[in-house]
Amino acid sequence: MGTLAGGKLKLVQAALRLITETRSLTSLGLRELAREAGLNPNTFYRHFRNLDEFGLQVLGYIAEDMKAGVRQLRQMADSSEQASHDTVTFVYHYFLANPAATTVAVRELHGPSPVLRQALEAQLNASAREMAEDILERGLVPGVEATVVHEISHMTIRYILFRALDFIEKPEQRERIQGETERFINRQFRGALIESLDIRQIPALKKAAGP
Amino acid sequence: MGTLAGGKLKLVQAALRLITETRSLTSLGLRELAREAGLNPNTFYRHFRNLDEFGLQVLGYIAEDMKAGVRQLRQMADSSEQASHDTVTFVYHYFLANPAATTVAVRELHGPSPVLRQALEAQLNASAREMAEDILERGLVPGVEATVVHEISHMTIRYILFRALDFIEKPEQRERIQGETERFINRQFRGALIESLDIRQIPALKKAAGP
DNA sequence: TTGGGCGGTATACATTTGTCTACTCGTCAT
DNA sequence: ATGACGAGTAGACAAATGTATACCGCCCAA
Repeated sequence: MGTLAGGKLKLVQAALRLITETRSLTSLGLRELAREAGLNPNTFYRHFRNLDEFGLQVLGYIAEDMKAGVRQLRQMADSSEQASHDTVTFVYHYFLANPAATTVAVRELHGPSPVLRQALEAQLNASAREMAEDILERGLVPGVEATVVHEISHMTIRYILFRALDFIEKPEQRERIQGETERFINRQFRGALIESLDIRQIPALKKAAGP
Repeated sequence: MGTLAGGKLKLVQAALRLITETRSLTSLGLRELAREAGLNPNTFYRHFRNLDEFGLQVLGYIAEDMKAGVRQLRQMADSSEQASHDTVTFVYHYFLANPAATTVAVRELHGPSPVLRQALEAQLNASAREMAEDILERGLVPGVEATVVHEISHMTIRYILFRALDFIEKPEQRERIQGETERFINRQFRGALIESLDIRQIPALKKAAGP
Protein backbone atom coordinates (compact mmCIF):
# COMPACT_ATOMS: atom_id res chain seq x y z
CA MET A 1 0.00 0.00 0.00
CA GLY A 2 1.52 3.29 -1.04
CA THR A 3 5.25 3.75 -0.67
CA LEU A 4 5.52 2.15 2.73
CA ALA A 5 8.44 -0.24 3.02
CA GLY A 6 11.36 -1.20 5.19
CA GLY A 7 11.99 0.81 8.33
CA LYS A 8 9.29 3.32 7.59
CA LEU A 9 6.69 0.59 7.44
CA LYS A 10 8.05 -0.94 10.62
CA LEU A 11 7.66 2.35 12.45
CA VAL A 12 4.09 2.87 11.31
CA GLN A 13 3.16 -0.67 12.25
CA ALA A 14 4.79 -0.22 15.63
CA ALA A 15 2.66 2.87 16.18
CA LEU A 16 -0.53 1.02 15.32
CA ARG A 17 0.43 -1.81 17.63
CA LEU A 18 1.12 0.53 20.53
CA ILE A 19 -2.02 2.56 20.01
CA THR A 20 -4.27 -0.46 20.02
CA GLU A 21 -3.00 -1.47 23.42
CA THR A 22 -3.17 1.61 25.58
CA ARG A 23 -1.65 4.67 23.98
CA SER A 24 -2.81 7.54 21.83
CA LEU A 25 -1.11 8.63 18.65
CA THR A 26 -0.14 12.05 19.95
CA SER A 27 1.39 10.61 23.08
CA LEU A 28 3.79 8.26 21.35
CA GLY A 29 7.47 8.82 21.93
CA LEU A 30 10.18 8.62 19.32
CA ARG A 31 12.31 6.18 21.24
CA GLU A 32 9.35 4.11 22.33
CA LEU A 33 8.40 3.81 18.70
CA ALA A 34 11.85 2.78 17.56
CA ARG A 35 12.09 0.29 20.40
CA GLU A 36 8.81 -1.36 19.41
CA ALA A 37 9.92 -1.41 15.79
CA GLY A 38 13.25 -2.97 16.69
CA LEU A 39 15.19 -0.07 15.21
CA ASN A 40 17.68 2.50 16.35
CA PRO A 41 16.01 5.70 17.58
CA ASN A 42 17.84 7.78 15.01
CA THR A 43 16.48 5.78 12.13
CA PHE A 44 13.28 7.66 12.79
CA TYR A 45 14.88 10.81 11.40
CA ARG A 46 15.68 9.08 8.12
CA HIS A 47 11.94 8.93 7.43
CA PHE A 48 10.25 11.70 9.39
CA ARG A 49 11.23 15.21 10.31
CA ASN A 50 9.55 15.04 13.72
CA LEU A 51 6.70 13.41 15.60
CA ASP A 52 4.03 15.69 14.15
CA GLU A 53 4.91 14.74 10.63
CA PHE A 54 4.92 11.13 11.68
CA GLY A 55 1.41 11.44 13.07
CA LEU A 56 0.13 12.92 9.85
CA GLN A 57 1.69 10.16 7.77
CA VAL A 58 0.20 7.48 9.98
CA LEU A 59 -3.16 9.14 9.56
CA GLY A 60 -2.71 9.16 5.80
CA TYR A 61 -1.87 5.49 5.91
CA ILE A 62 -5.05 4.81 7.84
CA ALA A 63 -7.19 7.00 5.60
CA GLU A 64 -6.03 5.07 2.58
CA ASP A 65 -6.91 1.86 4.31
CA MET A 66 -10.36 3.04 5.25
CA LYS A 67 -11.09 4.30 1.78
CA ALA A 68 -10.37 0.82 0.51
CA GLY A 69 -12.92 -0.49 3.00
CA VAL A 70 -15.57 1.97 1.88
CA ARG A 71 -14.93 1.12 -1.75
CA GLN A 72 -15.40 -2.53 -0.96
CA LEU A 73 -18.66 -1.68 0.80
CA ARG A 74 -19.81 0.15 -2.28
CA GLN A 75 -19.15 -2.85 -4.46
CA MET A 76 -21.09 -5.08 -2.13
CA ALA A 77 -23.99 -2.68 -2.12
CA ASP A 78 -24.11 -2.59 -5.89
CA SER A 79 -24.08 -6.32 -6.23
CA SER A 80 -27.19 -6.93 -4.19
CA GLU A 81 -29.79 -4.81 -2.49
CA GLN A 82 -28.55 -3.94 0.96
CA ALA A 83 -30.58 -2.97 3.94
CA SER A 84 -29.10 -1.07 6.85
CA HIS A 85 -28.56 -4.36 8.62
CA ASP A 86 -26.04 -5.62 6.13
CA THR A 87 -24.26 -2.31 5.90
CA VAL A 88 -23.86 -2.04 9.65
CA THR A 89 -22.69 -5.61 9.82
CA PHE A 90 -20.07 -4.93 7.22
CA VAL A 91 -18.80 -1.75 8.81
CA TYR A 92 -18.43 -3.29 12.23
CA HIS A 93 -16.65 -6.27 10.77
CA TYR A 94 -14.29 -3.88 9.12
CA PHE A 95 -13.60 -2.26 12.48
CA LEU A 96 -12.97 -5.64 13.98
CA ALA A 97 -10.52 -6.48 11.23
CA ASN A 98 -8.72 -3.14 11.57
CA PRO A 99 -8.74 -2.38 15.27
CA ALA A 100 -5.64 -0.22 15.19
CA ALA A 101 -6.85 2.13 12.49
CA THR A 102 -10.23 2.36 14.16
CA THR A 103 -8.78 3.11 17.55
CA VAL A 104 -6.57 5.84 16.17
CA ALA A 105 -9.46 7.45 14.38
CA VAL A 106 -11.69 7.49 17.44
CA ARG A 107 -8.96 8.70 19.76
CA GLU A 108 -7.65 11.50 17.62
CA LEU A 109 -11.00 12.72 16.37
CA HIS A 110 -11.37 14.48 19.71
CA GLY A 111 -7.74 14.40 20.66
CA PRO A 112 -5.48 17.27 21.57
CA SER A 113 -3.91 17.86 18.17
CA PRO A 114 -5.88 20.29 15.97
CA VAL A 115 -4.02 19.18 12.87
CA LEU A 116 -4.97 15.54 13.26
CA ARG A 117 -8.51 16.45 14.23
CA GLN A 118 -8.98 18.48 11.08
CA ALA A 119 -7.52 15.78 8.89
CA LEU A 120 -9.84 13.16 10.37
CA GLU A 121 -12.82 15.46 10.10
CA ALA A 122 -12.21 15.85 6.38
CA GLN A 123 -11.91 12.12 5.97
CA LEU A 124 -15.19 11.50 7.77
CA ASN A 125 -16.98 14.14 5.76
CA ALA A 126 -15.84 12.47 2.58
CA SER A 127 -17.14 9.11 3.77
CA ALA A 128 -20.45 10.64 4.82
CA ARG A 129 -20.86 12.29 1.43
CA GLU A 130 -20.13 9.01 -0.29
CA MET A 131 -22.68 7.21 1.85
CA ALA A 132 -25.32 9.84 1.20
CA GLU A 133 -24.81 9.78 -2.53
CA ASP A 134 -25.04 6.04 -2.51
CA ILE A 135 -28.34 6.16 -0.66
CA LEU A 136 -29.69 8.81 -3.01
CA GLU A 137 -28.61 7.07 -6.18
CA ARG A 138 -30.24 3.85 -5.15
CA GLY A 139 -33.39 5.66 -4.00
CA LEU A 140 -33.48 3.89 -0.66
CA VAL A 141 -35.42 6.62 1.12
CA PRO A 142 -37.66 8.16 -1.50
CA GLY A 143 -39.53 10.62 0.67
CA VAL A 144 -36.52 12.38 2.18
CA GLU A 145 -34.76 15.41 0.79
CA ALA A 146 -31.14 15.18 -0.32
CA THR A 147 -29.86 17.64 2.26
CA VAL A 148 -31.51 15.60 5.00
CA VAL A 149 -29.96 12.40 3.70
CA HIS A 150 -26.59 14.09 3.82
CA GLU A 151 -27.18 15.29 7.34
CA ILE A 152 -28.25 11.88 8.56
CA SER A 153 -25.31 10.22 6.85
CA HIS A 154 -23.02 12.68 8.57
CA MET A 155 -24.52 11.78 11.93
CA THR A 156 -24.52 8.08 11.23
CA ILE A 157 -20.88 7.90 10.27
CA ARG A 158 -19.98 9.62 13.47
CA TYR A 159 -22.30 7.55 15.59
CA ILE A 160 -20.85 4.33 14.25
CA LEU A 161 -17.30 5.46 14.82
CA PHE A 162 -18.36 6.60 18.24
CA ARG A 163 -19.37 3.08 19.20
CA ALA A 164 -16.57 1.31 17.40
CA LEU A 165 -14.25 1.17 20.39
CA ASP A 166 -16.79 -0.53 22.61
CA PHE A 167 -17.58 -2.91 19.81
CA ILE A 168 -13.97 -3.89 19.47
CA GLU A 169 -13.19 -4.15 23.15
CA LYS A 170 -16.36 -5.74 24.50
CA PRO A 171 -17.17 -8.87 22.54
CA GLU A 172 -20.12 -9.74 24.74
CA GLN A 173 -21.82 -6.46 23.82
CA ARG A 174 -21.31 -6.66 20.09
CA GLU A 175 -24.72 -7.97 19.27
CA ARG A 176 -26.38 -5.29 21.34
CA ILE A 177 -24.29 -2.48 19.89
CA GLN A 178 -24.99 -3.60 16.38
CA GLY A 179 -28.70 -3.78 17.06
CA GLU A 180 -28.72 -0.32 18.59
CA THR A 181 -26.87 1.06 15.63
CA GLU A 182 -29.38 -0.38 13.20
CA ARG A 183 -32.27 1.00 15.18
CA PHE A 184 -30.49 4.34 15.31
CA ILE A 185 -30.28 4.51 11.53
CA ASN A 186 -33.80 3.31 10.93
CA ARG A 187 -35.26 5.78 13.41
CA GLN A 188 -33.35 8.63 11.84
CA PHE A 189 -34.68 7.97 8.39
CA ARG A 190 -38.19 7.16 9.50
CA GLY A 191 -38.26 10.27 11.63
CA ALA A 192 -37.07 12.28 8.67
CA LEU A 193 -39.78 10.76 6.54
CA ILE A 194 -42.43 12.02 8.89
CA GLU A 195 -40.92 15.48 8.92
CA SER A 196 -41.33 15.67 5.19
CA LEU A 197 -44.98 14.67 5.23
CA ASP A 198 -47.96 16.74 6.11
CA ILE A 199 -48.58 15.70 9.65
CA ARG A 200 -52.34 15.92 9.41
CA GLN A 201 -52.43 12.93 7.13
CA ILE A 202 -51.43 10.74 10.04
CA PRO A 203 -53.73 11.17 13.01
CA ALA A 204 -51.82 8.77 15.22
CA LEU A 205 -48.76 10.96 15.15
CA LYS A 206 -50.33 14.32 15.84
CA LYS A 207 -49.47 14.74 19.46
CA ALA A 208 -45.83 13.81 19.06
CA ALA A 209 -45.17 16.22 16.26
CA GLY A 210 -45.02 19.45 18.22
CA PRO A 211 -45.40 22.92 16.70
CA MET B 1 -17.95 21.93 46.35
CA GLY B 2 -16.36 18.95 48.03
CA THR B 3 -13.21 19.38 50.08
CA LEU B 4 -11.18 21.19 47.46
CA ALA B 5 -9.03 23.96 48.89
CA GLY B 6 -5.52 25.38 48.88
CA GLY B 7 -2.88 23.58 46.90
CA LYS B 8 -5.13 20.71 45.95
CA LEU B 9 -7.59 23.09 44.35
CA LYS B 10 -4.78 24.91 42.59
CA LEU B 11 -3.55 21.67 41.06
CA VAL B 12 -6.97 20.66 39.82
CA GLN B 13 -7.57 24.08 38.33
CA ALA B 14 -4.17 23.97 36.67
CA ALA B 15 -5.10 20.65 35.09
CA LEU B 16 -8.36 22.03 33.73
CA ARG B 17 -6.54 25.06 32.35
CA LEU B 18 -3.95 22.93 30.58
CA ILE B 19 -6.46 20.47 29.19
CA THR B 20 -8.63 23.17 27.68
CA GLU B 21 -5.69 24.48 25.70
CA THR B 22 -4.12 21.51 24.06
CA ARG B 23 -3.51 18.62 26.39
CA SER B 24 -5.34 15.55 27.51
CA LEU B 25 -5.81 14.54 31.13
CA THR B 26 -3.80 11.34 30.84
CA SER B 27 -0.89 13.12 29.23
CA LEU B 28 -0.37 15.69 31.96
CA GLY B 29 2.91 15.62 33.80
CA LEU B 30 3.38 16.05 37.50
CA ARG B 31 5.94 18.79 37.17
CA GLU B 32 4.06 20.51 34.40
CA LEU B 33 1.05 20.56 36.67
CA ALA B 34 2.92 21.99 39.63
CA ARG B 35 4.54 24.60 37.40
CA GLU B 36 1.18 25.76 36.10
CA ALA B 37 -0.18 25.82 39.64
CA GLY B 38 2.78 27.82 40.91
CA LEU B 39 3.74 25.14 43.39
CA ASN B 40 6.69 22.94 44.15
CA PRO B 41 6.53 19.60 42.34
CA ASN B 42 6.65 17.72 45.60
CA THR B 43 3.55 19.40 46.90
CA PHE B 44 1.72 17.13 44.52
CA TYR B 45 2.50 14.17 46.75
CA ARG B 46 0.89 15.85 49.73
CA HIS B 47 -2.46 15.49 47.99
CA PHE B 48 -2.24 12.60 45.54
CA ARG B 49 -0.46 9.30 45.57
CA ASN B 50 0.29 9.37 41.85
CA LEU B 51 -0.98 10.69 38.54
CA ASP B 52 -3.65 8.04 38.15
CA GLU B 53 -5.24 8.95 41.44
CA PHE B 54 -5.05 12.57 40.43
CA GLY B 55 -6.90 11.85 37.21
CA LEU B 56 -9.66 10.08 39.05
CA GLN B 57 -10.08 12.91 41.50
CA VAL B 58 -10.26 15.46 38.72
CA LEU B 59 -12.89 13.34 37.08
CA GLY B 60 -14.84 13.23 40.32
CA TYR B 61 -14.63 16.98 40.58
CA ILE B 62 -16.02 17.29 37.09
CA ALA B 63 -18.76 14.74 37.63
CA GLU B 64 -19.96 16.64 40.67
CA ASP B 65 -20.03 19.79 38.61
CA MET B 66 -22.00 18.18 35.82
CA LYS B 67 -24.50 16.66 38.20
CA ALA B 68 -25.22 20.14 39.49
CA GLY B 69 -25.88 21.20 35.91
CA VAL B 70 -28.29 18.34 35.31
CA ARG B 71 -30.10 19.09 38.55
CA GLN B 72 -30.52 22.68 37.46
CA LEU B 73 -31.89 21.44 34.14
CA ARG B 74 -34.40 19.30 35.98
CA GLN B 75 -35.64 22.27 37.98
CA MET B 76 -36.07 24.29 34.81
CA ALA B 77 -37.98 21.47 33.20
CA ASP B 78 -40.34 21.20 36.15
CA SER B 79 -41.08 24.86 36.23
CA SER B 80 -42.32 25.09 32.66
CA GLU B 81 -43.02 22.71 29.86
CA GLN B 82 -39.85 22.16 27.91
CA ALA B 83 -39.48 21.08 24.35
CA SER B 84 -36.28 19.55 23.04
CA HIS B 85 -35.26 22.96 21.79
CA ASP B 86 -35.00 24.46 25.25
CA THR B 87 -33.25 21.44 26.66
CA VAL B 88 -30.64 21.41 23.95
CA THR B 89 -30.14 25.13 24.33
CA PHE B 90 -29.56 24.71 28.02
CA VAL B 91 -27.13 21.83 27.69
CA TYR B 92 -25.00 23.58 25.12
CA HIS B 93 -24.94 26.71 27.20
CA TYR B 94 -23.73 24.61 30.05
CA PHE B 95 -20.92 23.28 27.90
CA LEU B 96 -20.01 26.79 26.91
CA ALA B 97 -19.87 27.83 30.53
CA ASN B 98 -17.76 24.81 31.53
CA PRO B 99 -15.41 24.26 28.62
CA ALA B 100 -12.72 22.58 30.68
CA ALA B 101 -14.97 19.94 32.19
CA THR B 102 -16.58 19.30 28.84
CA THR B 103 -13.27 18.92 27.06
CA VAL B 104 -11.99 16.49 29.64
CA ALA B 105 -15.11 14.39 29.39
CA VAL B 106 -14.99 14.17 25.60
CA ARG B 107 -11.27 13.47 25.48
CA GLU B 108 -11.15 10.78 28.12
CA LEU B 109 -14.37 9.05 27.13
CA HIS B 110 -12.38 7.44 24.33
CA GLY B 111 -8.95 8.06 25.78
CA PRO B 112 -6.25 5.56 26.56
CA SER B 113 -7.01 5.05 30.25
CA PRO B 114 -9.53 2.26 30.90
CA VAL B 115 -10.13 3.48 34.44
CA LEU B 116 -11.15 6.95 33.38
CA ARG B 117 -13.19 5.60 30.51
CA GLN B 118 -15.17 3.39 32.81
CA ALA B 119 -15.75 6.16 35.32
CA LEU B 120 -17.04 8.48 32.60
CA GLU B 121 -19.20 5.77 31.13
CA ALA B 122 -20.91 5.28 34.46
CA GLN B 123 -21.48 9.00 34.80
CA LEU B 124 -23.02 9.23 31.34
CA ASN B 125 -25.26 6.26 32.00
CA ALA B 126 -26.54 7.93 35.12
CA SER B 127 -27.34 11.10 33.22
CA ALA B 128 -29.06 9.16 30.48
CA ARG B 129 -31.19 7.32 32.99
CA GLU B 130 -32.14 10.56 34.64
CA MET B 131 -33.09 12.06 31.29
CA ALA B 132 -35.18 9.04 30.34
CA GLU B 133 -37.05 9.00 33.62
CA ASP B 134 -37.76 12.67 33.27
CA ILE B 135 -39.22 12.15 29.80
CA LEU B 136 -41.30 9.22 30.98
CA GLU B 137 -42.65 10.93 34.07
CA ARG B 138 -43.76 13.92 32.09
CA GLY B 139 -45.24 11.74 29.36
CA LEU B 140 -43.56 13.63 26.57
CA VAL B 141 -43.59 10.72 24.12
CA PRO B 142 -46.72 8.75 24.90
CA GLY B 143 -46.47 6.13 22.18
CA VAL B 144 -42.96 4.92 22.92
CA GLU B 145 -41.97 2.11 25.25
CA ALA B 146 -39.87 2.82 28.30
CA THR B 147 -36.92 0.72 27.16
CA VAL B 148 -36.84 2.60 23.88
CA VAL B 149 -36.92 5.93 25.68
CA HIS B 150 -33.95 4.78 27.71
CA GLU B 151 -32.10 3.69 24.63
CA ILE B 152 -32.68 6.95 22.83
CA SER B 153 -31.68 8.95 25.88
CA HIS B 154 -28.49 6.95 26.04
CA MET B 155 -27.75 7.79 22.42
CA THR B 156 -28.73 11.41 22.78
CA ILE B 157 -26.49 12.08 25.73
CA ARG B 158 -23.57 10.66 23.82
CA TYR B 159 -24.42 12.47 20.64
CA ILE B 160 -24.56 15.79 22.42
CA LEU B 161 -21.27 15.24 24.17
CA PHE B 162 -19.86 14.13 20.88
CA ARG B 163 -20.59 17.49 19.32
CA ALA B 164 -19.74 19.55 22.35
CA LEU B 165 -16.12 20.19 21.39
CA ASP B 166 -17.02 21.60 18.02
CA PHE B 167 -19.71 23.69 19.63
CA ILE B 168 -17.21 25.18 22.04
CA GLU B 169 -14.42 25.74 19.57
CA LYS B 170 -16.30 26.90 16.48
CA PRO B 171 -18.60 29.77 17.40
CA GLU B 172 -19.70 30.30 13.82
CA GLN B 173 -21.12 26.78 13.68
CA ARG B 174 -22.98 26.85 16.96
CA GLU B 175 -26.36 27.62 15.49
CA ARG B 176 -26.01 24.83 12.96
CA ILE B 177 -24.83 22.30 15.52
CA GLN B 178 -27.68 23.11 17.83
CA GLY B 179 -30.20 22.79 15.01
CA GLU B 180 -28.77 19.44 13.97
CA THR B 181 -28.92 18.20 17.51
CA GLU B 182 -32.57 19.12 17.85
CA ARG B 183 -33.43 17.44 14.60
CA PHE B 184 -31.46 14.42 15.75
CA ILE B 185 -33.56 14.08 18.87
CA ASN B 186 -36.87 14.70 17.15
CA ARG B 187 -36.14 12.18 14.43
CA GLN B 188 -35.18 9.55 16.96
CA PHE B 189 -38.41 9.84 18.87
CA ARG B 190 -40.60 10.17 15.82
CA GLY B 191 -38.90 7.21 14.24
CA ALA B 192 -39.45 5.22 17.41
CA LEU B 193 -43.07 6.20 17.40
CA ILE B 194 -43.53 4.67 13.99
CA GLU B 195 -41.80 1.49 15.06
CA SER B 196 -44.35 1.05 17.78
CA LEU B 197 -47.30 1.40 15.44
CA ASP B 198 -48.70 -1.09 13.04
CA ILE B 199 -47.15 0.04 9.80
CA ARG B 200 -50.15 -0.84 7.68
CA GLN B 201 -52.11 1.95 9.24
CA ILE B 202 -49.96 4.46 7.44
CA PRO B 203 -49.87 3.87 3.71
CA ALA B 204 -47.42 6.66 2.99
CA LEU B 205 -44.72 4.97 5.03
CA LYS B 206 -45.02 1.47 3.71
CA LYS B 207 -42.08 1.38 1.39
CA ALA B 208 -39.62 2.84 3.86
CA ALA B 209 -40.44 0.39 6.58
CA GLY B 210 -38.69 -2.68 5.24
CA PRO B 211 -39.48 -6.24 6.31
C1' DT C 1 36.37 2.30 -10.21
C1' DT C 2 34.71 5.92 -8.01
C1' DG C 3 31.56 8.42 -5.58
C1' DG C 4 27.30 9.73 -3.75
C1' DG C 5 22.88 8.91 -1.73
C1' DC C 6 20.08 6.12 1.31
C1' DG C 7 19.03 3.38 5.33
C1' DG C 8 20.84 2.06 9.55
C1' DT C 9 23.86 2.46 13.78
C1' DA C 10 26.72 4.38 17.84
C1' DT C 11 27.81 7.81 20.93
C1' DA C 12 26.92 11.81 23.25
C1' DC C 13 24.36 15.66 25.53
C1' DA C 14 21.17 18.70 27.56
C1' DT C 15 16.62 18.58 29.35
C1' DT C 16 12.78 16.79 31.56
C1' DT C 17 10.37 13.62 34.31
C1' DG C 18 8.85 10.88 38.56
C1' DT C 19 10.24 10.00 42.98
C1' DC C 20 12.97 9.85 47.49
C1' DT C 21 14.68 11.95 51.70
C1' DA C 22 15.18 15.73 54.56
C1' DC C 23 14.12 20.37 56.14
C1' DT C 24 10.86 24.26 57.50
C1' DC C 25 6.89 26.51 59.38
C1' DG C 26 2.34 27.38 61.06
C1' DT C 27 -1.64 25.49 63.76
C1' DC C 28 -3.87 23.13 67.03
C1' DA C 29 -4.50 19.82 70.93
C1' DT C 30 -2.74 18.51 75.09
C1' DA D 1 4.92 24.86 76.40
C1' DT D 2 5.33 20.94 73.84
C1' DG D 3 4.68 17.95 70.39
C1' DA D 4 2.32 16.10 66.49
C1' DC D 5 0.84 17.07 62.04
C1' DG D 6 -0.49 19.02 57.59
C1' DA D 7 1.29 21.71 53.82
C1' DG D 8 4.95 23.48 51.53
C1' DT D 9 10.00 23.68 49.97
C1' DA D 10 14.89 22.21 48.64
C1' DG D 11 18.05 19.20 46.71
C1' DA D 12 19.32 15.08 44.68
C1' DC D 13 18.99 10.93 41.63
C1' DA D 14 18.14 7.54 38.10
C1' DA D 15 15.73 7.06 34.08
C1' DA D 16 13.94 8.49 29.83
C1' DT D 17 13.37 11.66 26.01
C1' DG D 18 14.46 14.49 21.65
C1' DT D 19 18.25 15.69 18.96
C1' DA D 20 22.90 16.45 16.91
C1' DT D 21 27.12 14.67 14.89
C1' DA D 22 29.68 11.23 13.05
C1' DC D 23 30.46 6.52 11.22
C1' DC D 24 29.30 2.35 8.28
C1' DG D 25 27.64 -0.60 4.40
C1' DC D 26 25.02 -1.13 0.26
C1' DC D 27 23.48 -0.15 -4.33
C1' DC D 28 23.41 2.32 -8.41
C1' DA D 29 25.08 5.77 -11.73
C1' DA D 30 28.92 7.88 -13.92
